[in-house]
Amino acid sequence: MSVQDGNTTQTQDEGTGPRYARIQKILESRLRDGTYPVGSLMPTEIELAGEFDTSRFTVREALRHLTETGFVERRQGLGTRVISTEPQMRYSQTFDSLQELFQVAVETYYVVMHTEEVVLDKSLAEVVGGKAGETWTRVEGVRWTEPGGRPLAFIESYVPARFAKYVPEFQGHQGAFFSLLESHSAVPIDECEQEISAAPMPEKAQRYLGLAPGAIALQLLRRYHSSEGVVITSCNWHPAEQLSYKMHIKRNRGQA
Amino acid sequence: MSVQDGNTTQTQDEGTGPRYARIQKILESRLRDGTYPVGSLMPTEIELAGEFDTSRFTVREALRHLTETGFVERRQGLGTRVISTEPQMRYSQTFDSLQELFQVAVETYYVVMHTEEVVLDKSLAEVVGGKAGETWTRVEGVRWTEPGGRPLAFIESYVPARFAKYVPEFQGHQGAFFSLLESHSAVPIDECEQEISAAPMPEKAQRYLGLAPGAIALQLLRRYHSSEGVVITSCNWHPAEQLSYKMHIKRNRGQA
DNA sequence: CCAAGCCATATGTATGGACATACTCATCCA
DNA sequence: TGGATGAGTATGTCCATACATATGGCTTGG
Repeated sequence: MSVQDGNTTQTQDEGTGPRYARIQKILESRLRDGTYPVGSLMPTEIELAGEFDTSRFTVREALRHLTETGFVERRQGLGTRVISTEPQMRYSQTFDSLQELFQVAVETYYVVMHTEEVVLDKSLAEVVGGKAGETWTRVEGVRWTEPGGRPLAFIESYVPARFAKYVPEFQGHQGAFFSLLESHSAVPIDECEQEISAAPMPEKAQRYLGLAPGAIALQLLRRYHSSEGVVITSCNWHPAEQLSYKMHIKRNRGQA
Repeated sequence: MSVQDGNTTQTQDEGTGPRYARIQKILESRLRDGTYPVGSLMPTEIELAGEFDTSRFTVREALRHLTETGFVERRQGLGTRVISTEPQMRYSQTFDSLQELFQVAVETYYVVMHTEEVVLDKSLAEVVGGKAGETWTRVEGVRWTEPGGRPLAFIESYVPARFAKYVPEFQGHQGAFFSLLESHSAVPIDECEQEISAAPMPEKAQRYLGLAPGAIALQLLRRYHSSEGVVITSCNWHPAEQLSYKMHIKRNRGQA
């Protein structure tokens, strides 16, 4: 592929496409085969420009692409450090909002059935993302298509003490609670975990949703995090025949 | 924010950070408020360089970021066309492989219990991603932790005719079928749909997995696509108490 | 021995310039 | 009237240069 002549690697007369792309490919091969080991510093921009007999601009273009694909990180004053022998992003699923991600219909209506304070034991702390001994507010209720419409789900929400004062706003709220609480918070929700499982529908939920005994639920447990900790954890119980969770994943371009 | 003086917008003495970032923010505001309507061409690089009294390089850096965030697309000879008033990527979940996405343990063992050809009716065609009247191969079996270990799931796979000849390789296969079929295909799997739901475990599956009557399943229906169409569709029935599906989503940087 | 300051180094930002390539539109010819 | 060609335009590639800023290591002083 590349012709090593002394310390100069020729790229001008080989292959097609822009020169920076050709240099990028050569460097990527070296990263993959361990010539530049993970954790080490690559040759400097100036050194590479000398090796490839090209301008620093061209080398920087090649390195920028390697940075974007996750092979290296670059620090002013330090150099270009290898962080992986493989590109970091292969498949992705992207969303404009968490509402879209969670396939939440925004025009719904929430009825609070019961509110209480709970002291977390070890196992509940693990579920909600708090610490044992902490006091959280537990809110249970039913989300409806609209006032007087059909019940959609039985929901148990767990709210940490710092947001407890906003719980009265849940009643009648249209849309997702996490965005309600986010609007009261100085920092945005920047991370979320969801866990999907199948389970028998709890008896209380069967009664609230008007289901026959033995009903099955698709359970969606979600923890919403900001940099200040968990904002809210909610456990949604959906009747099995009324909800399925759909995902559509694409492979990234540029990894052909 | 910006001071319009004739046709020159000053950025040198305002705010902090690199100049290209400041220009990017100004341009982003204009995109969001419709100054540059979707579908239209923005001012040229040279025009913007004139307006901001800066070099073409600096303008290009600002435009590159706008391109990466999805506001515009740039074509040589044509210009910079507005494609959205909003950034295109807000939340994402990324994976290095589909195996990671689907939380598939690779050291599992598949036993084929039954294979048959089926002619798709309308409703089955919709499920598997084929066309009514087409003949597909249906393979049912059980995936085990290891030979002689525990059963993990009952799996129904539907394979289009062009891959039917590879079905005999399913028996005893460790790992995912889609990667087996991908290795026989000229083009990669580049897209996948998954649908998660809760349902009663089918009777045959209950028997294969040694479950008591009335068992509940988490059902995972997956369609794998390449540019040449569906590669395989598989329907996995997991005992509810043995599997939950976990997701971890982060908000993109740069959209603070 | 530890902390602070200085210096060398490497990437980040930015300018000005030149040429290549892709794209569209207008004009001309069959 | 339709197709082909050429000219004008705008982004893509690449160069040389200069200065700014971040980083780490070494030296000096307390």
